[in-house]
Amino acid sequence: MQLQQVFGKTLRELRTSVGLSQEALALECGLDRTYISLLERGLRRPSLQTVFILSRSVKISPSAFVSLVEKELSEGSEA
Amino acid sequence: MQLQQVFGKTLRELRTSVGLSQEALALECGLDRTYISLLERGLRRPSLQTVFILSRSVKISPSAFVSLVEKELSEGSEA
DNA sequence: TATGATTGCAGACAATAGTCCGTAGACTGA
DNA sequence: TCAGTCTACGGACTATTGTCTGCAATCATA
Repeated sequence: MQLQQVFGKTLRELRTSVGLSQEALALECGLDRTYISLLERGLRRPSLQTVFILSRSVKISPSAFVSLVEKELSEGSEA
Repeated sequence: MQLQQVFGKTLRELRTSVGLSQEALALECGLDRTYISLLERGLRRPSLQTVFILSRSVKISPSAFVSLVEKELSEGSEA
């Protein structure tokens, strides 16, 4: 699994856990709704800036967000 | 201080601490030499992908890298 | 059936990440 | 003084992020 796919999956989990729709999240962080959709489907790689912005809205620190992605990546790559 | 500036400063510290020149780092992670320079001077905002790639070469986990940036950002914004 | 809320998706687009070329200045050691 | 290393910096360029608009599909509920 690629980085952007893991990121997307993680973002979706965080977003739903905080009870926001894609559109609500987009509004909160000033991003486009369709872009959130692209991110969650693993079709875009966010900038670090975007990760920081998204983190605020899903109530997690950027480093914790990245840590989740990191773990999922290493788990997925296990033999 | 903006995110990209803090990121650049942190990257420079990590790079020098691991004893690499900008060019050596660039070679190691398959990025352009001038781009490393741009990043360190806070003139570019890396993608998350790029942060992951850089992290490997400076011997730190991506989340730890981001955590450093995060701390420096919050310290700088203290009243 | 209809209506609203949510998401997928496509295409065109503006903005910026990242590359590649070259030059110049500062510094160190032979 | 000279050569080598390192970094700043410029311009032109390609690749990708992120925006905007609109339409279709699904699901829940009235």
